[in-house]
Amino acid sequence: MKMKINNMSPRERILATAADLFFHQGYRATGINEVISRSGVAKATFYHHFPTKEDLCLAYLQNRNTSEYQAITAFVQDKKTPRERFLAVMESVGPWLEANELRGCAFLNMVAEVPDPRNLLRKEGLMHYESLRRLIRDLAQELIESDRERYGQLDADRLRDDYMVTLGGAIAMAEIYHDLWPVSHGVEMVKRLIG
Amino acid sequence: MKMKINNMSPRERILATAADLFFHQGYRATGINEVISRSGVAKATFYHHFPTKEDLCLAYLQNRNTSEYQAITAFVQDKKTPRERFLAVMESVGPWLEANELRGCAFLNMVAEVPDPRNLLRKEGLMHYESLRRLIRDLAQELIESDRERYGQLDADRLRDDYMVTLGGAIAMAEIYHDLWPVSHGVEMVKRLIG
DNA sequence: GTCTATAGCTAGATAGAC
DNA sequence: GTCTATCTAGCTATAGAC
Repeated sequence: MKMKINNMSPRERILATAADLFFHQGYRATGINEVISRSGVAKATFYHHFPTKEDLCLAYLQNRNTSEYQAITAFVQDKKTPRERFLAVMESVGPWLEANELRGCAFLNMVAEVPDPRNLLRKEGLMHYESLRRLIRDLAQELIESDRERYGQLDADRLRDDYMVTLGGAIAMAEIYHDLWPVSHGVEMVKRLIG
Repeated sequence: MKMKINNMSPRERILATAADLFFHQGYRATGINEVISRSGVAKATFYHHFPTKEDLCLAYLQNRNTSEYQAITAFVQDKKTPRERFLAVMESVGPWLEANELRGCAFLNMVAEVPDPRNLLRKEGLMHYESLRRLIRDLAQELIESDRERYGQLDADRLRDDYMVTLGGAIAMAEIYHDLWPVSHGVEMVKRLIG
């Protein structure tokens, strides 16, 4: 998405630029100097806001975590029935990947670049998927309670973890294949999970 | 795994060192100079064998593609029944990830570092998953034909793609969580796929 | 906040002598 | 094949004047 670099504060310009470059080029492939020159701030201004590259990256991931979660919950809450809401998470993946030029998941990509599990950048990815996992668990619970006759035999925890593996696989395979077939297939799989 | 750097040819030493560093640190995080010093070859020797860093990485990925495919087919063919062989691919993931310190899949990690879909390094990852996909399709077909009464209603193509999404999700989520729960869950999912 | 200048290091890659 | 020396470019980060 194109940003209006004008009338943004220096900090916002830096973050918008970094978000674009880190996501599309990768974290290590992106130099601080490129972020600085493209965001149109002075070097000292940059280091005033973000003492290290990792600080900048962490802020980027936190922003993305918030915005993606808000987008997905908004998408879900637009649906009318518990069943539609349950399916909505998986159904949001295709349009979301297309909007990102099939670059995949920012958090999965970051984890691939940061091997150390104790690293803060990785923890942001963990939090991202944990919040999705909680959301899916809630939607599963809502679905089951909405129609005991139809969904009473389902288990919310199992459904949640089935969903997470399917969701992660659809995203990861779409990145490998640079194609949406795994996502379409993932939607079918999630539908079959609830009959 | 620890390598015996002795009595290996310079080219082999370079490749063994690069495989270790690229996999555990990442491609961009690893410098040519580190590969050179740790493999104990002269700089000119290195560039004699691998004109660019990308050439070295491609050779690493090709080696890995071959060795991983051989390992998994050996694991599969050790099993006695079509059903065990079908499940074996997914069941091999846990031990394999543990042996790799839960660093995940080299090809998924590489794709995360190389955004351009036309890049040769990415294509090696695509070939890796395509060969797995063919293997799984064959095992699904063998399973169905082995017991028409029990598995006759299953579709080999659908089963294959269900399997691929489940497999990819188990690996990707295990990397995010740095934990094997998604893999154990993936095994259960694959078992449920065939009843 | 801005600007320039630059430190100190490492990157990938080459050259020349042996 | 080995050795050292070196190139250019880029990196993260800092300093000092305004």
